[in-house]
Amino acid sequence: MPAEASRIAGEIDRKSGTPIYVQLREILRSYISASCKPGAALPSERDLSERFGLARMTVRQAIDALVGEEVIERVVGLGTFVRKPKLDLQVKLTSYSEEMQRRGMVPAAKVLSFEQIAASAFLARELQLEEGTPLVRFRRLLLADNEPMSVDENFIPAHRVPGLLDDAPPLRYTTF
Amino acid sequence: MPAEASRIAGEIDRKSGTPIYVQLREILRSYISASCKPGAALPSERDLSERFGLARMTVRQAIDALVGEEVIERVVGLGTFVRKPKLDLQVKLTSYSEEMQRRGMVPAAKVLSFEQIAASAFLARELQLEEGTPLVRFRRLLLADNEPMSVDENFIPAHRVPGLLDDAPPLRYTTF
DNA sequence: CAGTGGTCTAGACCACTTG
DNA sequence: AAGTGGTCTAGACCACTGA
Repeated sequence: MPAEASRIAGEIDRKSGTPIYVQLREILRSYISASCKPGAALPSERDLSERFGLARMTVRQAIDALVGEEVIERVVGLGTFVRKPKLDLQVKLTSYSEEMQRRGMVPAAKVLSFEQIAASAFLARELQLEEGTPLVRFRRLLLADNEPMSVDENFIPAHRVPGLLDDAPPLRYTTF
Repeated sequence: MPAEASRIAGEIDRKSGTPIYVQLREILRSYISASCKPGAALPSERDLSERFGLARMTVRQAIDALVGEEVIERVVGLGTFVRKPKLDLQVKLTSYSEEMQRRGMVPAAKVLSFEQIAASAFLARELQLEEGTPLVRFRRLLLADNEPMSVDENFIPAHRVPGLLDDAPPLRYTTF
């Protein structure tokens, strides 16, 4: 059962200069973090339109933003729901470099190496492959505003990226 | 000077079942990759509305998607412009796992390890640090639809992520 | 000044889900 | 059948940019 729109605190100030959908977005964000658990249903878009006196398209614009942030998700025919926050310390760091790149702060990523290797025992186990299976390894230096940010190493089963290194160089085992 | 909307090939099929904004998005994508250089201006939203016989909000929905993909960008008062593509083969692969995650295809990323180490000579050189500088290293197994996708290893100078591993464990040197 | 993207409205029809 | 999100329309006013 969806939440009652009337239970959401906050009002829209049409003279504030702040776009209405931004105001509503923050009202919803507060409501979610204060009163919602993962899986909880938000009021329907039409209920929110009525509650705040807005066009549904404007409500959708606010919701769009939160969906983009992966705070909530929409399910057709059902409603809009609060997602599980993935705010573990490690996961937070995990997305650090990705965030930087997504925000356009890393126009540069220097490729340090790019080659085909054979899966070590460790990698084979984790990737559920046979030891020695060809992997593509590439290392990158990620830059944020021209400053070295992190070094990134990535192993992908070669069969997932066909046609890329078909001039197969001799396999070497990795130390990892 | 903005491009002439009339020079854009393609038509909207209102019976196809495919959302109009998706059709227009792909028409624009083709036009951009075939006929545009970075910095080139797209026709204005109003011109596109007229050219394809659509409401401006619908045109904006198509453009929104391409802006979200960082293919184009909007500048208030000026227009919409083609961005520099970052589409090198390696970079293309580089963004593979990131793409998967962004598209929501990787709700799971298992953290294999997470620890503090000392920068090896190689890492110190690339990150412009002194050898032995504390780094945070974490390894992740990325899953796409529950299938192992790739193994990712990341090195970040510890000073960039303060307060995370302050109970500093003894430094060990990495093999890499 | 005319043109641009940014925002907003008040409707509409659709496919989809659940009772 | 009733409710949901998904899509679409045809307008509107705003702040901003350039000439």
